[in-house]
Amino acid sequence: MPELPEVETVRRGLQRLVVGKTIANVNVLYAKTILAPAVADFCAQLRGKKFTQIDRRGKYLLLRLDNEMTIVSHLRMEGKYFFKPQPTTPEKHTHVVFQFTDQTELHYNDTRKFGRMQLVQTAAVATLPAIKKLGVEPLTKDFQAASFYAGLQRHHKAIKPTLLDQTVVCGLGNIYVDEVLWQAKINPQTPADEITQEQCAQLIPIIQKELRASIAQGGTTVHSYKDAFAKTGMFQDQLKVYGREGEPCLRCHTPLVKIKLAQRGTHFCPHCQPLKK
DNA sequence: ACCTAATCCTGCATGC
DNA sequence: TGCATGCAGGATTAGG
Repeated sequence: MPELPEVETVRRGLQRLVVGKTIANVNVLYAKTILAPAVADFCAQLRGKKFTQIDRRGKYLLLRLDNEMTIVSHLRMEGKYFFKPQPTTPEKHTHVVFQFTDQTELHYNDTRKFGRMQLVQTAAVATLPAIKKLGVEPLTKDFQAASFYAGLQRHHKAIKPTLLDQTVVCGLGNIYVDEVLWQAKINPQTPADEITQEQCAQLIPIIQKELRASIAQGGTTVHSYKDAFAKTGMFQDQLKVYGREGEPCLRCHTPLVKIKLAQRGTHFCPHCQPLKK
């Protein structure tokens, strides 16, 4: 499931592989992947346009074109971009094919069909509700303890779903939230507004170090994640709690537990991460 | 305005 | 072996 490190890895791959290429034609094989505009308009407006830059905001990829337009793309659970050096028959779960004028192709493949992309004016990207609600980018200097603490103070729900909802800080998903809360020894059920300033100050470098380490490893492949080179990540070997229920905590050897919290599988150590009070 | 639950999808694991 | 069931989950939407 792509989170910030995986999306960033894909971004870097696409930046190398498709920037400078001109779109000759677009084929949409599963219409629901395209949120807007209508599929025919999506294809027509892209024809003849060139990719100029690939950006990222949270878990969204922003594929910039030379006509002041941007494809806003979210991979959700299993979305993948595969670069093809020559014309290639679409694979089973390929839903969108970008054909370039140099005969290379970019295939969007998504087994569960959850991913979505839309073509919008670049100036309008920031006004999209999904983009507008995004909190601070965790790998920037704007991610500071004081504002992080203030953001958490506004939420009464548990810290885990608060970190998942993207409004306080963006880019974290189910895997990395479990990992950073284990590292910070914070119980995932702790109300967000009970997280102390000290814990906020501890969490920031933990989150940044975790995300940077994962990016350095090409991300985490738990189910099917692959980057634009069709390479899996390596960071899954570094996970301390996710998917390790029943196995001993690497700090205290207490068996790790898995619970359901806000509809999400949640892994933690009941000894290292006690629920206070 | 808040929280929870349902929704979208497919592949895989499990159970009978 | 085959079929039914359950589970995984990011973001949106519906319902309480």
